[in-house]
Amino acid sequence: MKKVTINSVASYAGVSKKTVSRVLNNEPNVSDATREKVLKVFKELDYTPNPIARGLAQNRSFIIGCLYDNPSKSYITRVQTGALAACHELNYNLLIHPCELRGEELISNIEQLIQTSRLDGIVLTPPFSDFPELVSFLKSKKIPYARVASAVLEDDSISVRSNDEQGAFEITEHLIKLGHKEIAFIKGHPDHSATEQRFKGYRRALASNGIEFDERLVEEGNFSYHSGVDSARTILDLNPRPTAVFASNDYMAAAVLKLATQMQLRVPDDISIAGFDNAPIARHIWPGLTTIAQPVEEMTQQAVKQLITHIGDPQESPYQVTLEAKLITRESTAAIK
Amino acid sequence: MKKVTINSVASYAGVSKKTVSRVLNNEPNVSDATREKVLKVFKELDYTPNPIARGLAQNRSFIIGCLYDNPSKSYITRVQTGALAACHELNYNLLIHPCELRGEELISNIEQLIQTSRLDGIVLTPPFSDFPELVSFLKSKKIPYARVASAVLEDDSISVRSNDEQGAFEITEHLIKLGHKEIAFIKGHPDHSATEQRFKGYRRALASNGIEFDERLVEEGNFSYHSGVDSARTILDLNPRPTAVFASNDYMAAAVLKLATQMQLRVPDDISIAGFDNAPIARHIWPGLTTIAQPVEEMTQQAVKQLITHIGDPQESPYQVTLEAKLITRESTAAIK
DNA sequence: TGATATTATGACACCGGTGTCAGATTGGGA
DNA sequence: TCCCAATCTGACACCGGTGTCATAATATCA
Repeated sequence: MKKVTINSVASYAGVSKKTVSRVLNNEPNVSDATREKVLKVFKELDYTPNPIARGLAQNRSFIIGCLYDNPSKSYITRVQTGALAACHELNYNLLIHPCELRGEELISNIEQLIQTSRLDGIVLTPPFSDFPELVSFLKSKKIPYARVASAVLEDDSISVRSNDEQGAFEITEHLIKLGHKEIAFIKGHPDHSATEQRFKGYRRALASNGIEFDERLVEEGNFSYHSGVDSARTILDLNPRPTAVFASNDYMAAAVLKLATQMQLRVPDDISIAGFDNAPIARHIWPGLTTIAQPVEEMTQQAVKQLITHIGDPQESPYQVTLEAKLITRESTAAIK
Repeated sequence: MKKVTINSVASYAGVSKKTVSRVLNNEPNVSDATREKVLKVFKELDYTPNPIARGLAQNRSFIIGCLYDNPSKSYITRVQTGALAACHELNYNLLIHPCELRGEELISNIEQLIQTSRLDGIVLTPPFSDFPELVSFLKSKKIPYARVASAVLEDDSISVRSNDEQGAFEITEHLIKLGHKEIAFIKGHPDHSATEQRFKGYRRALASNGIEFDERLVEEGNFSYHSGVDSARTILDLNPRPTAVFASNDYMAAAVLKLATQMQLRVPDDISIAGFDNAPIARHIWPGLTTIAQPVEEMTQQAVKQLITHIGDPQESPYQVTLEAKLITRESTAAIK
């Protein structure tokens, strides 16, 4: 199996390699006859251009970096799926880079990543999407970036999100419509902007239904299953016990469910439980969790597509979209008895 | 911020770029004085060699591809974690490539991946690790590869595994020691070699404890939660009902637990349940699942390290390791009453 | 038909490294 | 002190593409 390079194609087709390059890149100023001749040789020789050589010549790597620091494996894989779909479509590669938001030297870690791997752009997923130090660092270094699920929509950056506040509003209202008035809330990790958004939605639903907000019903979690257990312990020991619990994600909701079950409480008869994210666990436990589904793959795919487009054509103005989140009702919530 | 290339370093240090290259690659035949002088300039100019240029010159990409087709997100992220650790250490990049084993044109899909991304090597994770068509294709194309968690140890390939058969043996014996004699078994996906291994371990434990194997207690699953539900339905309806169920992975075990709970069975009082893999769900449900923990990150890391070493020095003989799996007992199994 | 505008094509340098090989320098032994 | 081997070093081509620019071919118009 001999190597097929642009030179072999050129000599085989009887044209210069520059012309071959033109055909490769769909450049104008190639006659139809020549173009077809070259395309035929591509097929005959089964030619695939070498992205490394191309990268060297154009000073690009065709690699997008994807940053995440997220306890949810399913969220991560969904992000990856969306990012890969976009990369695949546009002939880019994806470099995944898990790292810690609060780890030491985050910025220099990222800087080194960019230096050594020569990334063409970066996708920021929560909690990085709204981390000001990182965003302004990328901006100052003029590294193209896109933000997934960020709360703040800046004017000048690519950002694709779904409406966390609205989702939280809807699920809270769902509980209220079922007759619940004492609805406990477990917050997420303070570094994630979604935490604040979901809390806002919860409060707005209470307010718009004339239910007074009760601070004692709010617990601080951090999105981890473990933090859910701690919060659940406090909430379930309250007297009177709330009739419903809305946890900011499904892992914490699963923890509430576990503890409730251990305490011989029947869900949803004795207490309703709602989560957020529609993680696999939401349907792997019994009863299944009522939750909010976000289009994570779709968000990431759009963000990466925009990012790559922007890299290829920087004056293209960045765009910002908000996608819909959707209420999914399962067995863990029911009308109050 | 000006670009720092090997040329800038060379002229700044007053040597030829070839000498700089020698220092970069730790080649011999550079005097200590020269070497230090160049190293100092590296620091001063904050020079990072361009992997793309290096790749072009050496006809390498410094990219390892990681193939997977696995329903378990946690398994995937663990694989990625291990692979990334190895890549990071050896200055390689990781290209993740989810794809379907039984998808159409798998081979040509992989071939295209290798062609277009110029992978230097491939890590195969289950179920690819033991997929003969793919392995022999890679061998014929002389693409270096390493296999993670494969059942078959060929002589001439890198392979790191853990002992599935032994793990299944131990967990079955654990149930037997608790007094169980009717132990149902749910098989995994037939494409995964682990499926056969775990079944073997189950049967060996029965045999070595003088318990007759009963075919009616065996159900065909496919590692998915959903298949677990189906298998559980059949098993739990058996009369007499088995006193324990050993599912080939934790998702299926969780499904058994869910159905048992729905049927008002108490776990472990009425029935014991065991899983395999120690997936997060094993401790996210109540009662927590007794299961087998495998060193997935460690396996993958070792495999990738070996692979990269082999790429750099092909006559280095490939090595094969089997790591230990470990029994983890939680609340889902108990002595028979 | 000739002059000019437009399109098509190729020669050549270049991207930032590495491989080859020749020549310069150093060191050790006679 | 001289010679030869061992050690250093650099010139130059090359990896496989792309950018620039000059020139060749063709089209347009008067």
